[in-house]
This record gives sequence, structure tokens and C-alpha cells, in this order.
Amino acid sequence: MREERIHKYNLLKNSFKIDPYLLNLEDSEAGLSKQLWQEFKTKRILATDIHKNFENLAQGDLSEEITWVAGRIHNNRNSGMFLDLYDETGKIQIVNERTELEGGYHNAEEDKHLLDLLDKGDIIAVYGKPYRTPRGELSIKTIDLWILSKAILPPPEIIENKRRRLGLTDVEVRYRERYLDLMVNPQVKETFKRRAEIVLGIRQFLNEKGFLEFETPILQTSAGGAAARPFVTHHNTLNMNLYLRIATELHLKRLLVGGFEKVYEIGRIFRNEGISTKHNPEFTSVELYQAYADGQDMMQLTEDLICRLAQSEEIEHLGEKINLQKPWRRVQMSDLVQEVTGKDFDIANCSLEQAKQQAQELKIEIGSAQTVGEILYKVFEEKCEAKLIQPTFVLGYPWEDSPLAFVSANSTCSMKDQETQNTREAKYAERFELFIYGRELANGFTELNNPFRQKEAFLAQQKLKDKGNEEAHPLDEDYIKALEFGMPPSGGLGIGIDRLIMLLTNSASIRDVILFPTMKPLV
RNA sequence: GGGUUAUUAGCUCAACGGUAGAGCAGCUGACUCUUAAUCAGUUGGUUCCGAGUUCGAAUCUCGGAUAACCCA
Repeated sequence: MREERIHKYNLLKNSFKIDPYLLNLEDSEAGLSKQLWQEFKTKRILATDIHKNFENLAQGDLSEEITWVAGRIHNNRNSGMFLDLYDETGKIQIVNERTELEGGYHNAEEDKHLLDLLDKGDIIAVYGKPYRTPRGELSIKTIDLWILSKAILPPPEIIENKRRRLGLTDVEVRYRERYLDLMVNPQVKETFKRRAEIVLGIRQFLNEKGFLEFETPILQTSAGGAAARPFVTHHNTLNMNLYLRIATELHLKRLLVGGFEKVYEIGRIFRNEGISTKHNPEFTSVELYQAYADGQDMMQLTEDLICRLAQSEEIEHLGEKINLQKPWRRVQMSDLVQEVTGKDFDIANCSLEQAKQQAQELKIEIGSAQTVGEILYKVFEEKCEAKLIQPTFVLGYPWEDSPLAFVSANSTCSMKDQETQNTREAKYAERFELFIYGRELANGFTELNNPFRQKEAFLAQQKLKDKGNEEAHPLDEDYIKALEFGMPPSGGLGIGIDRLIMLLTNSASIRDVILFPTMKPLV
């Protein structure tokens, strides 16, 4: 098939003197080319607009309004008489009356042959008049047409009609050759359009609230701000290893030290971890930090943001109705665990022995967990996470896993609880995570701005690292130095944008919302 | 990391130990007719790769690749 197309390409070039990759309007013998090209660029109409503008054109009627359209041919009936032309907005039918085709820069005789050389997949420009066929299909009746790009490979069949199982369904091809997926699966195009709108919506929301967007380093000498294994790369002239960032947190908080009070960054994050329907090695997050605020403010902001992006108080996600009506549930992790398992793992009431015993009763492998808090977290992950279908803020994270958050007795994520941090042994981090449909969507806390506490927390992480925990947070002396200059008390929030888009576009896999997901090469 | 499943023509799939097939696409022709156009004819294969069992393998066995899903 490819050979056939190449043959046609050569025919066009040699017999017609047309290079089907150039704007052949330029080569017109009629001398009108430049003028026509200008006209084309300024007057081209999108398919949806034609349908809108000529809605009332009666059957069989021909409008006198000269119209330009362009797009890809996806279907061809009656030997080129009817073409289905698709642009970004949809389909418009082209009607070619061979006997009526006038010459533009090629004469009518040649047009006949030109029609025969058109293939599915070719991108063409059409100059003609709106026309509703006797059968009622709004079309463009061609006066002249030009090949703008010859397709050597045919496009997969476009799916508009489910009556037969065709089109491109192989997920592997859809991910590897996403352009084909976009070309023929309208709902895929719709998802990514929505993605662009959501990201724009986040920017608009934050900008309205006075946040400033910044760009912080992706290449870092120390990959901090989260618990994850980083990718390592090498800088040749500095002759040193660098890490790809696993979070934007520590640099954004340096901006708070510098005096900005509301900052955010939307950007790519890299984590050297497994791939699943919820994980891609590179993904997009938005992190924001607000001075003179706390975790409470961050929860409210999260609600406001997501509700605005959803544009509806109830959405349907993979068969579940998700009620987004504010305020969303806020619950302590230990209360939630008790609710689900009937066992009390609250650090205040539960000894390490009891916690281990209870975990065993629940048949939960505690693995490396050494404290009540860590066991609580394991039980939560095992027993509760998947059940959090409706939006839920989970509070009261064990401090061991939250080295960048304030620690308090009550973990209400409110600033006034900080004063109780002296008796750290019985404490939770002032941290929350948002779950919807069992998926972690956001993570926020009242930021730790005490450099001494921060250093202690880093040193505790260092010990874990020494024990072989590759996800433990590295000691970042430079960040501690920044805190020593003083960071205002602040709230911080991170949202996984891909997962948020999954939720809002009703997508089951993160790969359905990432245009080019990470794949192993075929050879 | 473990398990399950899949990989056959450009696309969607069949053939389940006995000559590798269909629909669509492509090509040739008919038809100013259509919208899944139709009609007639027709081309097209390293059955993901490699080894084994067998008279005979797309099919059974083993190994590998890639992917999807589930579990950790």
C-alpha cells in the first residue's frame, strides 16, 4: 500500500509538476497564487463553523459565499465525488463535480486525474461554495482543490459509528503512535483538549488569587521534597551527578524566604518508580505555597479549585457518582482506621506492642514499620485508601513520613497547634491528603519553618537512608540555611494534575491523560 | 517483583495439531449515484522472536520481547 502511495507521489511530482508537500498555491501558473494563499489563510473556515453558519441552507441549495476549508481526507465515496474532510473541529463533506471543476493553476482535464490521485489521509485545501446535497448533508462544493500533504501511510479508520468494530483500539499502538489515536478517536482528542483547559483553569484560579508562577530547577544536586527514588543524570563539564527533581517543594519554599508570599509551579516531576494505571515515571504536579496560612487554608483552596475545575457539584467517574459539594469530609487517619477495622491505632492510646498485635490480627504485613504511626499508616493504606470514593481529606499523618510538615498533638492542620510540638513522641504531622475514588489526589500541610526541627527531621531521615531506605529524604543543608534566615509560617499544597485530569475526564488509566506515556522501545 | 491474558494482512478479528481466512482498507473496472456508498474482479502474511516435541505447529512445550489487567 505504501508503494502505491509513493507511486502516486511520484506521479504528482513528475506528471503534474506538483510537489504535494509544498503550498502549491505559490506555483500557480495563473498568477493568482499569492493572492489565493493570503485568502486561504485569512478566510479558512472550521468545520463546526460551516455547520453553524449554514445551518439553514435548504436541501439542494448552493450558497454563493466563497469558502475555504482544509483538513485530512478520511473517507472517499464515488471515486472522489464525496470526500469526508476532517479538521480539528470535525467533519465537513466535500462534493466534487468532475464536470464542473474549474482550473486554478491546473486545468479541468488534469483535475479529473488529480481527483484520482487523492487518498485517505491526504491533507487538502478546498475552495468552493457551501452546498446542501439533495440527501441533506451540508457540504462544500469544490471550485478548486490543492494537495497540501500527501499521506504515504493510510490513517486507521475513523470511528464515528459503532455499528462495526473498526478503528484503532490496540492500546499499545494508541500510546506509541498517539497521533493516530488523536486522528481517529474523537473522545481522545476531547480528553486532551480538556486537559489543556484544566491546566489553564488552574493557572487562572491561582493567578486570580494573587499567586505567581515560577520555574525552579529540574536538575538538582539533592532531590528532596518527597519520598521517592530519583533519576540520576550526569553533567559533563561539571563532572558531577545531578538528580531530576521529585518535587518542586524546597525551591518554592526558598521563594517564601525570599519574600514572595504566594507562589506556585506547574511542572514535570520525575520519580524512578514502577509504572501502573496511577503512576507514570514523569508526571505533572502543581505545588503552591502561601505565607501566613496553614493546612486548613490549603484544604479549602483544594476544594475551591477542584470544584471550579469540575464545573459541577456531582461528577460520574468510572461508574461511581462523586459528590463534590463542599465542604468535603475531614477525618483523622486513626479515626478512619478505627471506623473501618474497629481497632484503635491512635498514637495516644496505643502502644507499639498493641499496634503490632492488631496489625497481625488484621493480617497486615508491617514490614519495616517500627512505630505506631508507621503501622497506622500501613493499616490505613491497606484497609482504607481504596474505600475513599467520595472526596475525603485524611489528616493526622505519622510524623515519621512527613519530614517537611509541622508536628502537633491534634493534627487539625491549624497553625495554633504548633505550640504542642515539644512532646514530639505523641504527635502527628499537620498534614492532609485528599482522596477521591480511592486515589491520592493532593497532599498538603502546614509547612515546617523551624530550622532546628527541620534539621532533626532530616537527620532522622538520614538514619532511615543509612538503613537502606532509598526513599528517605536527603539532608539538604542549603535548605536549612534558607530556613535559618526565616520563612514565614505557611501552608503548602501539591496536586497530581494527571490524576486530577483522570477524575475530571472519567479516565481509568494515567496513560489515557498523558499524551506520550513512558513505554519500553520495541527493539 | 509475582500472576493472568494478549500479540495472525494496513485496521478489526477468525482459524485451537492437518493447504492461514473474513470484513474493511488497497489495487483494477462500473456508477455524478454518497455518507459503513454500492456492484464485479483482485493484490496482500517472517502467524511477535528463538528453540523444542511431532510425519505435520499460528495452535502443544520451553525461553525471550512488548503490552494490558490484577496483586505486592
